[in-house]
Amino acid sequence: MQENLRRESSFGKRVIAIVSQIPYGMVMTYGQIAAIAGNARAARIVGGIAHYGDSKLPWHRVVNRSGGLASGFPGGREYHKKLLMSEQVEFEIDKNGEAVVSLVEHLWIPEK
DNA sequence: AGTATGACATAGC
DNA sequence: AGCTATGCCATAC
Repeated sequence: MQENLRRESSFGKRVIAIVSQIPYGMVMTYGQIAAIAGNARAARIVGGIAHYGDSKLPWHRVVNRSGGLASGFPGGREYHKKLLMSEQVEFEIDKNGEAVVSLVEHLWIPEK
């Protein structure tokens, strides 16, 4: 019970709560999660929790500001892309030629 | 116990 | 318009 709550402070708990509530076929950006959690500048923390404190949260539904997955993901971006494609998430090609999630269609906003 | 790095983002120059 | 600098919390060493 509390063992999975006492790992982080209120910010981390909020991040975990938000990420764990991302519905199927939806994605969120680190910055948005951080902003909702209370610190728009703490986007790194979201990633930090993801890397170290990750438990069972759908981090594959969490993307960076570009709409693509951040670096360091297990399996690489192609695995991530395949994963989201399995959830019927649509991808778009940005100017850099990189596959990014169509945030306009798949960006999920909690409380809404 | 203190320092360093990190799955990012925003502002400033 | 592109690069540098700073902010944030948590985990690792």
